Amino acid sequence: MTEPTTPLRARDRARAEVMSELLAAARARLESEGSAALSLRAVARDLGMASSAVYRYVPSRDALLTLLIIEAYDAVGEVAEKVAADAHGADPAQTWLEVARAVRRWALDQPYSFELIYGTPVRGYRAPDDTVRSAVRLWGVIIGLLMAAARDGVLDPAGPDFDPAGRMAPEALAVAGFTDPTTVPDDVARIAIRSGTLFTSLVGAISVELFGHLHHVAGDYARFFDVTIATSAAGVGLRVSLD
Amino acid sequence: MTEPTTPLRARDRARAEVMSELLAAARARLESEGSAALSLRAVARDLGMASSAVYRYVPSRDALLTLLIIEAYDAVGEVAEKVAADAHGADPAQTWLEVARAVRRWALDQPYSFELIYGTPVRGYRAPDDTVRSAVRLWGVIIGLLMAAARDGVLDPAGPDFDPAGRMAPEALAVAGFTDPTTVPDDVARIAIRSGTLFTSLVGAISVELFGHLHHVAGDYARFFDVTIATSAAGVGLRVSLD
DNA sequence: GAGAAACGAGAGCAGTGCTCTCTGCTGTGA
DNA sequence: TCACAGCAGAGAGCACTGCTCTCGTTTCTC
Repeated sequence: MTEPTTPLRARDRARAEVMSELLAAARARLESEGSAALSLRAVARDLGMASSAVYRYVPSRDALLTLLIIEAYDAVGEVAEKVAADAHGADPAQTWLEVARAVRRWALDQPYSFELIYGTPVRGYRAPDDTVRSAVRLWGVIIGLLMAAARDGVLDPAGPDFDPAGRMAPEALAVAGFTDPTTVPDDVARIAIRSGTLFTSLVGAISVELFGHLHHVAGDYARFFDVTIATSAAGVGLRVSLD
Repeated sequence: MTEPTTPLRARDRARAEVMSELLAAARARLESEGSAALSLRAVARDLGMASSAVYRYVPSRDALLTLLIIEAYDAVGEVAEKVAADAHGADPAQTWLEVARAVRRWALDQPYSFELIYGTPVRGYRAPDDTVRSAVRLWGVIIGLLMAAARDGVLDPAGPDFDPAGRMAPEALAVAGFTDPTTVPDDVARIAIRSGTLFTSLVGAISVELFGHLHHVAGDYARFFDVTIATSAAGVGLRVSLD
């Protein structure tokens, strides 16, 4: 009803609507068949339009995939953030286990979305800045938990660290709230390093399970996952107890 | 010169030769452009033959990829086995670091081969038994190192383990030399579990780096890798010292 | 040497990403 | 109010893909 300088005219509304239908159809095809089989023409057919018309909305197939990538990053980020937020005040170590479990559950529920972001990168895809902002949300949760653990005195200060501040990218420190690398206290920088290890073990554990590398090795995947998470957590000084 | 019951006639020799040229061409295209861009027709062109003729040697594109997958598994396995063998008697923990570094180097040198085996699985690919035998070689090295560590008394027996024997797949135990699951001593089964964590952290650390997830986070990738490996090793009771 | 088996080439089918052109429709400024 | 610019969509077409089928030719086997 309000009329701003750039109002939403009928055409713009129609365009936005088609765009969201397009994304929904693409998402559906992604979830059911995987990114490799996601064809722009098939999505166009689902929408009942000519394939050439899709190019009015999306410059290329890779661009469409990029949109789905951002969606996926936001989805995992949201899952992790929600679990962390719901655990108000609980032991950060146990919260980390819950976060990790939730991310694993998300990945098992939509394996193709997980693959899209943490599997083999899409050919010709170069992360645009929009992606980075969404991609980094999971990191943010991990860093937050480690900082809480340090604050609570639950984080074992010893561990295989190394001169950290100088080797962390400014973006990573910015996630933790430090815009000027030189002002970062040593313990915070150490936390950033440890967050990398936790992130790696999380992504690694899910990848290895999802991509079939445990097929002839582990029996109980969920338990194996828990043990892996607990082990890497112990490595960075977080004591996670299982059952 | 010897003439077995099934001698290598001229045709068979030609066939074997074409087959190896085919594989070589496919490998070259894989290394330069990645598996997604590997086209059977392009390989056929490289060999100067009609695309349809390639189907006399390989039933499908996926089958060709499967052959490359086996090659890649054997390549990493060989790298790991060589490093482990060359470290005769050295501290198993340090040897593990060397093995991990060598695998990382291999992955950075031929990223597309690494992707092929540890990235998103090829669509429509279901691991045939030939693959399993090659895929499990890296696991074998890890288990060997852990057993050596246990023998030398270097392996911290404590750690986040769980009732192991019942939950390990028979194939995994077979790698460690135990064909009958019921005869597996508890400590060996524990080792198998820990090998999973080491394997996961190795694959995870390389994936995360290779697939660009450290791009805005870590500065010194090699150092980050070492720290991750050392951390997860510490988690399973192996003390790795860096420099 | 005759018949069978294997080999290679070519045409062809269905599918893909993407471009170009043409036709309507919509929103805008005179 | 009306002509004009810009946009959405459709269709044809190009170059590419995996894969199949057919048709000669070569090679091995009996």
